[in-house]
Amino acid sequence: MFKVDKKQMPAAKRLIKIDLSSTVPVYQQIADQIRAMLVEGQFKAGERLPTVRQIAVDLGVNHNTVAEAYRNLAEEGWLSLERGRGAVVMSRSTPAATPKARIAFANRLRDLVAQVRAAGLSPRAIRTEFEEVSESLLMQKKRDSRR
Amino acid sequence: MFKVDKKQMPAAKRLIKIDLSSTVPVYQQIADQIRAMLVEGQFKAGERLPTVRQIAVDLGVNHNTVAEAYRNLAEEGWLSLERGRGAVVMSRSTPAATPKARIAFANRLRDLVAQVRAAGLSPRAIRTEFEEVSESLLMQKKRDSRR
DNA sequence: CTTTTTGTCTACCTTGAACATACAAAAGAG
DNA sequence: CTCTTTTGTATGTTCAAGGTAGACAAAAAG
Repeated sequence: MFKVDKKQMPAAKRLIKIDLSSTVPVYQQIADQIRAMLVEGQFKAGERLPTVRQIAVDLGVNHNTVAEAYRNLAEEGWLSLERGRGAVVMSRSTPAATPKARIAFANRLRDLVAQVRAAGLSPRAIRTEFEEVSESLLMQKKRDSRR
Repeated sequence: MFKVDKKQMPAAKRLIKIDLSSTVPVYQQIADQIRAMLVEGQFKAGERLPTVRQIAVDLGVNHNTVAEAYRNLAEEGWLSLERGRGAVVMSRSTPAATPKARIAFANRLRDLVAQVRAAGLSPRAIRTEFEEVSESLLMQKKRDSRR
């Protein structure tokens, strides 16, 4: 996302990118990537996200598609939506993980690795990426506990 | 997969599991998981995979759905398909990775982590899983170089 | 009070996933 | 060699769901 709009977006964090040729629906791609930013703590509670129409124009999709992504995130408790006001980031406590969630994660991780291995990525490169993500996980932990 | 069929399947490796409620199409779920096994070297070149109809019955889907997965894997060079004969595993050299592939991997990895974080998985649990996958990557490397 | 902003709702269209069924080629039985 | 079985392929159909357009409603802005 997001055109840099002087008063609304202090620093354009990670850009949203969509792949129209993917089988993953666009609204879900959008939701996934915004969720990633939220989990990483790139937005403060109370902050306003860009409007559905702004993002829609940026990505070249219909505003309803973005609205669907927002609605999903709202259902998950990340956002508060009200017409006329926009999308506000909520403070959300993560629930306890179920054992199934962990197994599902393991499987999806293995599939992902298999796919990129098949695309030619070396084990070395994959491990490097793991380490970087692990790093950022540690950073988050620190920042969280400082609150 | 795969019912244990005495002469065809020496050891039923990893089972295929599909999630009908997922937005990811079933044929792709199947392809992803078989590809994972192929990348991990769980099948030897020349070995025959179960028939489309066997897997279809096991999973409770139409055989054409499995055939679509097989066709995808064949296009990627993993399998050789011929009617009457079945699906034979080919020896496939992985291509060189493009820079884009690595970036795409980084993004997808972050999305995945964000999703499971949101589902309550702790950073600790995530890192543990990373380490396990890293381990298995090392094992593969060893085995590959022994050839 | 009027206009603008912003999310929501309804209706529609299109795509493609999944399926049922018939077909064709290779292998196997005799 | 012929018939049957096995196995992937091709064709046509159905239906859910993603995406869109456009109207609507509530809050804010002026």
